[in-house]
Amino acid sequence: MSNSKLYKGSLSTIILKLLRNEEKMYGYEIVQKVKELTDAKIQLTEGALYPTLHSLQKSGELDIEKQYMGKRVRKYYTLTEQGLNTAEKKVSEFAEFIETMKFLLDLEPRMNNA
Amino acid sequence: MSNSKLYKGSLSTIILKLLRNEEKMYGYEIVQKVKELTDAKIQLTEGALYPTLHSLQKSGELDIEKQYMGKRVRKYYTLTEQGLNTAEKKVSEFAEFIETMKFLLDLEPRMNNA
DNA sequence: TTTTAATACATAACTTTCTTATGCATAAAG
DNA sequence: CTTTATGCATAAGAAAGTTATGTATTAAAA
Repeated sequence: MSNSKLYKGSLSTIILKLLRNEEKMYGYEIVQKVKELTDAKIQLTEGALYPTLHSLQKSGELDIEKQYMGKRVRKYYTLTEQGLNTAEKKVSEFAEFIETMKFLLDLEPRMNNA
Repeated sequence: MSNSKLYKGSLSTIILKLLRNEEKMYGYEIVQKVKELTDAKIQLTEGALYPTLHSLQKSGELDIEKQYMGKRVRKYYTLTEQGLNTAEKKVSEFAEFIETMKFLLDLEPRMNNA
């Protein structure tokens, strides 16, 4: 039933990029934001999102900070300095991949001659 | 040692697209062609390529035709009619994914308002 | 002419990275 | 009250790659 077609490998890039813009987000918010920004073309699944957030935190890309809204908890994530570097790197790697694929798939007239 | 960073899900799209251009290719040739076209930025692994070719053939996207060069065999693949449709579909899906991601990752100024 | 590199296929084991299916709990809305 | 939204989480499985091998033929190089 999922219509997302999220190419595998792009999720952590998306998360890191959003956190570079927003400074501080919690999981559920990320899902909503991506849905909103992409006109629901990309709908993150929580089953992928939460484990990815955990592993990004464990590997030092993200810091976590709990906030209690009454009894309900929100876990806000922020980029570490390492996470900021990784974000830049991943985004530019993805950009290069896109350019390569655009050429390979004839999606635009050739422009870039190395 | 692999520097490829092939986002998962894109391999079959690449194969089908190449076969839409070239009419007829064999596995090893596909690897070389992709390497050449992308300045070695994308290097397909045979461990992924051959099983994918087999599964595309089994699902009716590709026809196969053996050709013997002396004693060495080459397995030429061609698109079926179904494969041609799938190729178009996959390429345009990928194109849409690219546009969505470019916006999400701030890779270009916004232009498309739905 | 023997050794190495290139050509050409293949598969098994493993890893990464998602999806699907659940589950729990609180809060708001109907 | 019962449904919907918010907010987290994890387990099981599928998908799609990488890595590591393996075999065999042919061309090039030493």
